[in-house]
Amino acid sequence: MELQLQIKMNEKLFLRNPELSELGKKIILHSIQLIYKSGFESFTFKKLAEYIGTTEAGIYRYFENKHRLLIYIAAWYWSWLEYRISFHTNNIKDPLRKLKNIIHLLATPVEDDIKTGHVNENILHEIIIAEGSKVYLTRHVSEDNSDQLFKPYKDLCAKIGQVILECNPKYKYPKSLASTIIEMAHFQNFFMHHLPALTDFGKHKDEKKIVAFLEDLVFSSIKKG
Amino acid sequence: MELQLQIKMNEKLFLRNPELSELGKKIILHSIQLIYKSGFESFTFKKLAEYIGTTEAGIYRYFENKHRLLIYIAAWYWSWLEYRISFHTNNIKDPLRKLKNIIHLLATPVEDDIKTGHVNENILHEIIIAEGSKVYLTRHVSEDNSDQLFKPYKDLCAKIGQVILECNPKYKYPKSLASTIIEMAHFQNFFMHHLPALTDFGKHKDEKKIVAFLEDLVFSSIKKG
DNA sequence: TTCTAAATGATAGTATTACTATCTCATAGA
DNA sequence: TCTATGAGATAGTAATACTATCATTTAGAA
Repeated sequence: MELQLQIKMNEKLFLRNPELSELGKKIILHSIQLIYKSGFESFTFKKLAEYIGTTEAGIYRYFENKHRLLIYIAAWYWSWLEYRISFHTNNIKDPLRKLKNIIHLLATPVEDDIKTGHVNENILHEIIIAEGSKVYLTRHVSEDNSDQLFKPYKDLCAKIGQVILECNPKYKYPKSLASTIIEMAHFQNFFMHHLPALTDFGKHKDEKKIVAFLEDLVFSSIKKG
Repeated sequence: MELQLQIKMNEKLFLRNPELSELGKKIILHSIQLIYKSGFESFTFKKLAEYIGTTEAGIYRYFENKHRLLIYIAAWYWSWLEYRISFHTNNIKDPLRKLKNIIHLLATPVEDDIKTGHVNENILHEIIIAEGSKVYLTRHVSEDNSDQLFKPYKDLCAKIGQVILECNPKYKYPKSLASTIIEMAHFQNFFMHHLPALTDFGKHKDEKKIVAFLEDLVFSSIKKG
């Protein structure tokens, strides 16, 4: 049995759907690689075009600009994460167990469990850690939000918030706690690797410590009393 | 009695010290205003030069590039925050009380208490909320870190971590919790205003709710037991 | 088989950005 | 009066972020 996960993306994310053509799939695959290698700031459509052997104009047929492409990549990541969470918490009764699994999925490197073809999920995870917040920290957040570009993030947050409420229906900040877990899973990872003084994980570079920190944070917060 | 706070900045942050000349002070004051108005992405030295009636080359005498200027601004903000925290927690014995004050200082708009001359602290706070993480989310974090450009942030984090340890000497993640408070004070504010679905603060736009959330988060985490 | 539309390639051009270089001028202090 | 410093003026360059146009391939419909 060979299964492939296909994620349906919001039409406003692109000018032409990159999933439906060869060049489109190349753009996604290789933009992720290039951003991973040199960072989003130094990433240009010209470099990408040279990298995959096409022209700048060719890329512009798919994406308005590089920021839209980043939003696309992030939206894909969030959708994929939500799917993985559904998959890995399915049939689990205990909401605390569910939440543990979620924290684990957010904070540890991807064990490439669910195949998605033209995307390297491990590299993608690294990109989102380093570039993820740039997706919405812009002057046009609100327009982008109206265009539903962040829906996958909001859905993910809502889903985690739901599980938090299952753990403790009286907890007052399920969504804020959910967004805190998501952001901190990424930020503490970034800090651990690049600004270790901002963490207690030292030079160990061990993601399990981040999981332990987040579990402590979350479970003491939602504990009843 | 007229007092003015002067913050000593790391020499590597600039090419020429902007505090020591008229143009320099104008650059700081007006760059903050311009970034506030249109965001860091659309901010250029050319626009800044026109805005303050000088030339592009003039600005480049003070700062290597606009990112260095942003780091300068952020470093100033972090130093200033640490000073305010010292000021407002001074002579308080109860560490829990101290921590409450710190959360309040981080998460609510500035009551312009300590004058600093050529900087508008309220606008500065807004900028850091929206642009703060761009300061270190780059490919050159590590070099910048070696140049001690983030020392004010690390000092701030260490100071808050200290207070956390005073509250509970056995708490295992004082620095990670400190960086979490700092980042979330900013992010939850940004989310509240621009992506409210990621928070539980709805359309109220009331910073006190962020304070309540952070207090709940922090105090349940460091509670002994 | 022919026709057509969609995808891609090839080339060119523009405005803006991100700088660097150089020369002049004012002025404050020694 | 000399001189260093700050700052204005001007010029120029490489890269970035696009837009426009035209030609070619190819797969499916008529």
